[in-house]
Amino acid sequence: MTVSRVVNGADLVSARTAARVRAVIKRLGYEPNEAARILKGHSARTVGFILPDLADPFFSTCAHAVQQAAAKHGYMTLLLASERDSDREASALAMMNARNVAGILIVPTSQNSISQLQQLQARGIPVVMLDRIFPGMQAGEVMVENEKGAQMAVRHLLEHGHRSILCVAYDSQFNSITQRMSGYEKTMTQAGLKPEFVLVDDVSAVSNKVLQRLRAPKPPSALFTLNNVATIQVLQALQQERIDVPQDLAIIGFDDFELAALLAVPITTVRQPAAQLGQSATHLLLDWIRRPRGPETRSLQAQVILPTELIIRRSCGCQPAPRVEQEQITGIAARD
Amino acid sequence: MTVSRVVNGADLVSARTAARVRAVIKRLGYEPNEAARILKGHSARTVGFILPDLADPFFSTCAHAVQQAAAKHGYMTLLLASERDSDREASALAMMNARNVAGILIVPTSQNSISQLQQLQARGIPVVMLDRIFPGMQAGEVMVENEKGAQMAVRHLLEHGHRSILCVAYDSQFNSITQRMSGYEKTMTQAGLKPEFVLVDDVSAVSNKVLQRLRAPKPPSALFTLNNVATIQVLQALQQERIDVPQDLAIIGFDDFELAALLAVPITTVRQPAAQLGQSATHLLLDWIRRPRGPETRSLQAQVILPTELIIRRSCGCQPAPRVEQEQITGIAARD
DNA sequence: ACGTTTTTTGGTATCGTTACCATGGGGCGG
DNA sequence: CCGCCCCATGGTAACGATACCAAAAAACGT
Repeated sequence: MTVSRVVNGADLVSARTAARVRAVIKRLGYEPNEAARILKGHSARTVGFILPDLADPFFSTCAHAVQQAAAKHGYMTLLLASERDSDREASALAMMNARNVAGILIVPTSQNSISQLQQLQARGIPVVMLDRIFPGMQAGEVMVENEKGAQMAVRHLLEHGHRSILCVAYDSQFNSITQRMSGYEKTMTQAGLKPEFVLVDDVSAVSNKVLQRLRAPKPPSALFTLNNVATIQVLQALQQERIDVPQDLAIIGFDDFELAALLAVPITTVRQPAAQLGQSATHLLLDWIRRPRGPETRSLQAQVILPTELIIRRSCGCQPAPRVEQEQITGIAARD
Repeated sequence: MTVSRVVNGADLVSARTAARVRAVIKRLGYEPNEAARILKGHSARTVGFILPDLADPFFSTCAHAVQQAAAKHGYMTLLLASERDSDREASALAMMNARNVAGILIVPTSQNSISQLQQLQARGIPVVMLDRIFPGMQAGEVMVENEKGAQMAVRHLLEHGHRSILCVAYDSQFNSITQRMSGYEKTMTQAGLKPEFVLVDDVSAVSNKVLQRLRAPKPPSALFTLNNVATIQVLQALQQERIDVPQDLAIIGFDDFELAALLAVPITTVRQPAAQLGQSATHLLLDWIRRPRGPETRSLQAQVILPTELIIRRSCGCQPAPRVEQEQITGIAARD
């Protein structure tokens, strides 16, 4: 009992005893058993993070930020990838449930998870959704300014004189993507132009569909790709077809990626603050966890929207500004 | 008790009772409490994975593979980044210890962790080291053919007629790097040439040191960079200095990265099988976990060495072969 | 039908931590 | 110097799953 008191903030223990206990703890290398602690009714000092894909730099950057932010408050992160699969997402949630996580961060993949998430919420486990949200779920939300970002990109292309801009998306069922689509559509319509989409759900179809469209009559003079998967797919196809960027075809991509500046044609992109996204979401979640259960829970800040930024390089047709030329790339593994 | 039996394989339960129990389980949405299970003495069906950096594509690909392999056998993965920091690594190990993980996979960062790892091993928790190993630790090891990979790279440069090749490394304290260095050194010496190194421990110093050397008398005609951090740092510096690759300077990098083929100059690299590394390590660990404790544990396969591959693109001075030109890039997020 | 074996089922204690309560010792005022 | 109160400390029970054992039920042979 006394040991327990010492371990979790020695308030009612004499300084002498506390010191003695601490010495023994050190000598024996004692580490409190998390399982017993959880069993006793407390939730684990662990937050769960479910994301679609660990290999995607956008998500892995988020994960990185989540882990750092959580660690700073003494929490571990239980990281699970759903692999964009509904069943895997379900089992990830079940596992986190069984492990009594204190809260859940999720970049959702499937609508099917809503009921599971709501069950968890009902048991007092807070949920924060990142990057994408499911309408109808009462949960924390951290998003980026998708619509505004798309607007910036399209406006930039319009300023370059482009009149037919094709919009390309992979994974178009998510609201993050539909927001970007809407930003594109509105801006085009406002300019009196006709929006045109290429939407696919299978990665491998992106480049074929785009090339098909380019060979058809009245090909577009510019492309706006809505995520980096699409951007990279398209770039590769264009390189193979020896279509010159930006002379023959201008491109702006949504979601910046490291190395975008070092490519054969440095790519102009809408940058999303991935790290900040993870950080904000974690803080939101931890706030929620710490808050005592109560009806005033509603009053908590439940939605965060982060700004996007247009990073102008060359694929849009701009001449490189000196600033851009010297852009700092810190190296893939060198964020520390 | 009967419920417990039904949940973990109903062997001694009558079919009728088992069915009845299962029905109730389903109706109540019962999920066995992992904490209690662990507390009772069983280890969690969870493996820990400690890596230096989640944002590095090499490691995140490993993590991806580890998670998939572990999930296939019903294990969760507790992922923690040490951020190349000794203290963080120590606390990561402590946390995993407290959470009774069934086994630990680690890309070690600090020698200080040896004692902690040995404590865990003494308690019957198997440890597998990936990519780097600490000599003197009796643990599973999964490595790649660093020396042979370096040899291939250097030989290739020699075949192109290069006689002064500079070797550049970041993070040179690890045996994976020293093996590459040794492969470079041996091959150079065998060819009757003098090896020359630029070694730094701080990322930001890489490009400066290399540029310094290039401006000095008798500059090298080729670079061999020992990891992708170094490769990308150097490429950026060369671009700024308008040094032409491969005319003015040839480059081969160790550790391939997605987009290497799409860069201004497609980079020739030694590819490491990152996914296979994670997979092999996980299988090794799970084999060990499943094995009943006993003296014949020694007989287990304890070391795996995976082959590397030279991916020839253009930065070495080769003309692009047709095959290379059509190299498939499946997209950053499209590994599923 | 009865005793015996075999199968199925439930009771009890335990893991390590902590909430709650009880005890003991020390300090203080009367 | 005695009694009271308060603070420090330790005892006990409980969280939920399960190993072990006991009991009950079923199956079997004679």
